[in-house]
Amino acid sequence: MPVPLQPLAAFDTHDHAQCAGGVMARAESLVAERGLRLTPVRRRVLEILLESHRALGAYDVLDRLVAEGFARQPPVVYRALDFLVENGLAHRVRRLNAFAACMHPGEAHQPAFLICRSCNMVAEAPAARVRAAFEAAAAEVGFTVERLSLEAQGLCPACAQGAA
Amino acid sequence: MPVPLQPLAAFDTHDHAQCAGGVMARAESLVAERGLRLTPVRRRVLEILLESHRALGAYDVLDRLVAEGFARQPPVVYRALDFLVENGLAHRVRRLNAFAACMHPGEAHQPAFLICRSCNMVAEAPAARVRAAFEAAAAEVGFTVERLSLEAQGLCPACAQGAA
DNA sequence: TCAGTAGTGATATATTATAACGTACCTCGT
DNA sequence: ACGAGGTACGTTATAATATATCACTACTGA
Repeated sequence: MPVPLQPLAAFDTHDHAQCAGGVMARAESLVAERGLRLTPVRRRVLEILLESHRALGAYDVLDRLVAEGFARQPPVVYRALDFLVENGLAHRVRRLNAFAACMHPGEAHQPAFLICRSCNMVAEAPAARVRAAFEAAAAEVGFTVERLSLEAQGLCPACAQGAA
Repeated sequence: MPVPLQPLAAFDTHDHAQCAGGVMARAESLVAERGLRLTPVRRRVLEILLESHRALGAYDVLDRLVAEGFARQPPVVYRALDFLVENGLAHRVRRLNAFAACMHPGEAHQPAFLICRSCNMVAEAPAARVRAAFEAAAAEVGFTVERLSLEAQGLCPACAQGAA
């Protein structure tokens, strides 16, 4: 029985080991279901991304891998990140040129991101209505939407509190 | 009397010289009003962006400048682009790591972009409702939105037609 | 006239991302 | 067992995007 998902756990204090562990477990079963291979590098990259609710640059991840004995080879980390993104286990945050673990893999979603400019936390917000509004706007001019990037930069509740 | 703005001129056939000229004229008066300086490099960069409804990489713009006798200095083009973006005369398209002229400078708007993956055209769609939906979603979790990136990749009407 | 500010010129370098090619290993059909 | 085809990885090199820094110029306003 999977741990129930807290929406927006990122911005709430929570048992992060349990949070990350739950996501990892779900990632494992997804990969198994689909006949994909969560190889050591891929698994390790996902674990690294899951350590915090922050987006990491590819080279930040690479540095971590190097510290663990892997060779410093950008293609290795980019391939792992591409795999994770393509299979919905991680997201690319374009505004930051960075990557974040997906906190609810398996649920179909191209989320909207909330990026705190103060603490750098990244949360996935439910984007169904934003998507719908965007697609309506696009449809009005005959544009067919295939992929969306929806990213907001601002202040998370805690940092807004602190700033005020 | 300014040329009336066609929403989404990008995807319609139109008199582009008039379209670009009108935007340029509006840019000029905006800059004058605000006491900013549209220096030669800045003006030229804006003109280059206005030549098509496509986003250009900083180095694409730089290549154009070099062809016209400027030295190949990335900072020059980035400074010009930063100026244009900060003052609402151009937009940064994060998905493409590229820049596009703003087609209605002066009107307060952080637009939503429609990027055709086939012909590479970029249009600015009215984003008021998308913004509102996004901000509502953010507000629900206490997040304060400061800046939004709203970008869709897909097919413009003409390319969708061709593909079908 | 002189200090302050904004802009540019120039060199160097940082950061992010991919091309290209070879090797290892798995797996499936025979 | 064996080889064909596929997937992933190892490795080198390089492409593409972006910024730091410092010197110099030109305008701006007291």
